[in-house]
Amino acid sequence: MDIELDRGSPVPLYFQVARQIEQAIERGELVPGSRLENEIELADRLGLSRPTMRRAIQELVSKGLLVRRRGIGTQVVHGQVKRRVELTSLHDDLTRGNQHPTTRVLEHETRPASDDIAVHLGVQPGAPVVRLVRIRYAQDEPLAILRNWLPASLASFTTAELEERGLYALLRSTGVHIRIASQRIGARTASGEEAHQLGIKRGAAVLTMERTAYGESGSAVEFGAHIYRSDNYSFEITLVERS
Amino acid sequence: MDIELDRGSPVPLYFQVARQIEQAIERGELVPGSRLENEIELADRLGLSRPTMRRAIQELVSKGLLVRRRGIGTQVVHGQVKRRVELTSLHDDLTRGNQHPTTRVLEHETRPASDDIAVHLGVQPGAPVVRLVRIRYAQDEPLAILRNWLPASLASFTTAELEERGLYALLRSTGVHIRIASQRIGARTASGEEAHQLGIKRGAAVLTMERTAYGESGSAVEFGAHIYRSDNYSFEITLVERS
DNA sequence: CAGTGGTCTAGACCACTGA
DNA sequence: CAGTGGTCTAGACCACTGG
Repeated sequence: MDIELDRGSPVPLYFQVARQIEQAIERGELVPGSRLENEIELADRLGLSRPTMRRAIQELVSKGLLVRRRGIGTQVVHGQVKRRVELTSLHDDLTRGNQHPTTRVLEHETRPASDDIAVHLGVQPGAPVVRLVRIRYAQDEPLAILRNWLPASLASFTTAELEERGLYALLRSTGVHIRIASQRIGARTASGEEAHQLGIKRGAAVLTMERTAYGESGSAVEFGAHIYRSDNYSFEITLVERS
Repeated sequence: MDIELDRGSPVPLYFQVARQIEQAIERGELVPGSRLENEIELADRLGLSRPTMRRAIQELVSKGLLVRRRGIGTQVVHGQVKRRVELTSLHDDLTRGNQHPTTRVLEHETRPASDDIAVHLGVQPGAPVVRLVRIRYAQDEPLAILRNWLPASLASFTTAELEERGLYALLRSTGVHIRIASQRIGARTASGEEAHQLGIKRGAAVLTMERTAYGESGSAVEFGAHIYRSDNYSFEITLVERS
């Protein structure tokens, strides 16, 4: 395995190393179960300090690609490399998967926060919030009903923009960056209206997801209560033991 | 905020610090939005090096409790502290929540691996695997149907032990430690038999979860295909932006 | 025993933020 | 500008694993 470093690049060294080891795994150069060189050798060979090399490896351990054991070494995990659910929006995910997402905006209006929404967003009840209801399509098939609430001060976009781009992308372009999200995933049967909007039968099972997203200062940016068709959507998650 | 360190303890210093900051947040001494001292001061005050102090803070950032910004500082995240879904078993979760889990074992037998299961476990088709079917109750209410497959060499427990303890606890006590798990969460409607076993109506929505768990050497330890009642179970997840 | 990763130190320089 | 976190170095000692 050869790794090339660009010390002039703004990309941190540990990240360059992690990325290239990850690619070696993806390309099959590092096969599942095989052992990496020990971190001291690797660090020496690349002209890095040991802490920097450790950090690169740690990146991949916490992604679930590598496993380390004291006294043994570092090994590549068996099993196909599944990508962890990152903190991304549905729109981004679909775009990346060439699913051609489109959006229809059903509601887009400012109203006073109900008690429930105020709690989720950490604002005063009655404070102005923007309520959005959208239907998201993938390859012209309805996939999800998206209901969102945001503090009105953050929702400086037009309905037309919402039809074009994802909510998170719009927030990013106005300087709002989402750092943490806490979600709850459940299931229930679809109501008649929901079934109609999603193009499924009344009583079909749907996935539900409630999410509160927090921005750079740790305050709530968005609360969402979404419904997904269960016949063409599921959530994938990778859990790694916190060492 | 005062933090006490025990340098004689086998518990790492960064962990002692992280735990005590976390407790200060839980107790409300550090309120949401408030800023921590900068890491250099904290390190000096506690007699630690800066990297060690950074690591303690980083623990809490990746748990979603703190947010850091260059040039600004470190702040406590708004919103109630929700515990992240850790890599634990359902049995452990229920025990921790005083839900008094009990288990009924419906099947417990060794058979050759089907092609499908062989792929999930990374073993040869036809290799001996143990198949388990259990119903998990919480406070005497059925909660989930648990179907699991394990390489036969790892399943050295009795049916009676399975009725008493969770699968992960049994594996731990035989020296098998789970490090990584990859799950997929979906929904569908319950079949007649499933509905009967779970005490719900036929056609009710259920949550489905498929999971492959990997052990210390990175090889598959267990594959599970579980069904949860959606009226009393949901999955909670906290996502943190990978910096 | 030799080899591995886990923890910790004491510094250094840089990039970004806000006043 | 001063203050913050982000990255990186060059060591040190320890704990655990296997033969």
